[in-house]
Amino acid sequence: MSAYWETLSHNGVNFPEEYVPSGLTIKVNGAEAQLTPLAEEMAYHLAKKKDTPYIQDPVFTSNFMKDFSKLLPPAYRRATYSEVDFSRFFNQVDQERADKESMSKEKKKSLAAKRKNSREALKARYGRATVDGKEVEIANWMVEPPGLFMGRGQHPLRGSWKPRVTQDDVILNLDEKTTAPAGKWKQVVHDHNSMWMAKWVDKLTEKEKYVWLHETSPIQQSRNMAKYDKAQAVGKNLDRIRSKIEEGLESNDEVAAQVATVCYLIDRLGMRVGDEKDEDEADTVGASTLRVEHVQIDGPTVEFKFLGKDSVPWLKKDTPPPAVVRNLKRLTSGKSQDAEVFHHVSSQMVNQFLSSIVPGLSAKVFRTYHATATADEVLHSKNFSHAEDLDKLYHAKEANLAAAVFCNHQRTPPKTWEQSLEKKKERLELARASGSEARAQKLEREVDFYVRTKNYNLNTSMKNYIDPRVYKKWCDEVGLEWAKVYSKSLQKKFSWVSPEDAVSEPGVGVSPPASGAKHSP
DNA sequence: AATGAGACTTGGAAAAATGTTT
DNA sequence: AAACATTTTTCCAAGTCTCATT
Repeated sequence: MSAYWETLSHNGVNFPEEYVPSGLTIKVNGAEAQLTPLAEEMAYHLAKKKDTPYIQDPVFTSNFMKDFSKLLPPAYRRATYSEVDFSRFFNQVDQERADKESMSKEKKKSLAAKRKNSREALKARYGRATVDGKEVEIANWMVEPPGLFMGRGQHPLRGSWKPRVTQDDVILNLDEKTTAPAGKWKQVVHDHNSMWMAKWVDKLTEKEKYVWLHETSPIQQSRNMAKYDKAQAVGKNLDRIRSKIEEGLESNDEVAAQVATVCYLIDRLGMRVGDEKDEDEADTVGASTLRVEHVQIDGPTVEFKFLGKDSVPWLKKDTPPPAVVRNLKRLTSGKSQDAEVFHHVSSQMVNQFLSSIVPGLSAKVFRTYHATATADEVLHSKNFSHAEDLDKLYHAKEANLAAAVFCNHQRTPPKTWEQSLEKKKERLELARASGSEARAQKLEREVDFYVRTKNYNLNTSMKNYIDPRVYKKWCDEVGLEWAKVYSKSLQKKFSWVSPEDAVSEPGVGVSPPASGAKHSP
């Protein structure tokens, strides 16, 4: 492994402010109980969730109580959630909301400005690093504050207290010549082979948390470009890759056959590979970790139904080649519902197989390649030489939607979705009634798109999957500013594509990346 | 060679910012 | 200019994948 940087200096990380106790108390079975500052902080965080579904979730509240009750006077340490009266905290939160609500416009504005100012001041100190003599932004320079763990889906730890990170939890990464900022750090390292600025271990989940450079930094820029180059290599080699997979499907070697079947699902259905997960995480799966209960074979068609990353429902029907159906039948019959279909396969084996075909190829590259190819295909499915910008823009969104659907980037629609649709329909009817044909057509398309994107999240595909060069090329072809397609932050993220089009911000983020991804030592 | 810790990328929800309608 | 709707950004959880270690 070679170095990412020669010199690296920064001012460490910014820690969130201490909680200021207000002396609020609770009642346990009707009796007053005093709280330690930490217990009060926890109760306050719980109260902040008072009007959300989380607080209705018994696992959430019982996990909360597990951590909270430890801090109560001995007599109350066995208290359950329903025995505790948090109403003073709930009232406090309601009061704060009401105060905020009734604030004058001016007051709100001045408070917002003040927040922004102090944030800017902190950012000036902690938000940038000097890498190889060049100043670059740091992405997440604020340390995560303590709070209730908000795991997705049925995460076993949801509602648990995520403790505060202190300076002596944090390891800094700096060059040898830089003096570490004052105070006692857990450790200061000079790891040129790592991109992180700082890290610590989350005390609740025991997972490593990292502080990274901003996407505009040369290191991230060149890695981002390399990612899409790798995806292009899939396209160039797709026939060869697929014939290797087909060959594997027929193999008498059980391991090879299973690996190949997993690769079919990754390539053709866009599944993630699915690493093994711990007991104390949400139960989600990917291709290699599918269980019998997730696969339904009906003649030549197979239905896959499971919870994927972030507990997002994943549902696809497919009519695979006979070899795949045969393998799936063999691997699901005679097993219990909760048995793994591909009991011989690990994600490492899948990646080892893939990289034996194309060096550096791994499972996730298929999603990048196919999302990009899908968007590209939709973009070029129609001629836009004489269209309006708005038409072009919608077409760009269509391409994005197709990629998001392929990747199964689903969202929970906003609470106001239905009523918003009604309003749109009303406006459409109004336009029709008044005979304004052009406006009616516009609104019709708006309604149609609104309905089709109801359950889809269009940000992730734009940010992580579609090669920005595809949009850049298409925009140039049809004469559309690419700034209309990408938000400011995405323009900056993708400034490696065309520095001249990027939003300019003095000093930071607009220069092209260094030619090599890493320095040679 | 297999395993798991560590490093890096991807992800939806919620907050904040911006745009539109009343 | 308030109220509401939509878009963008932030947050940090949750994946993937490599490499050091045994």
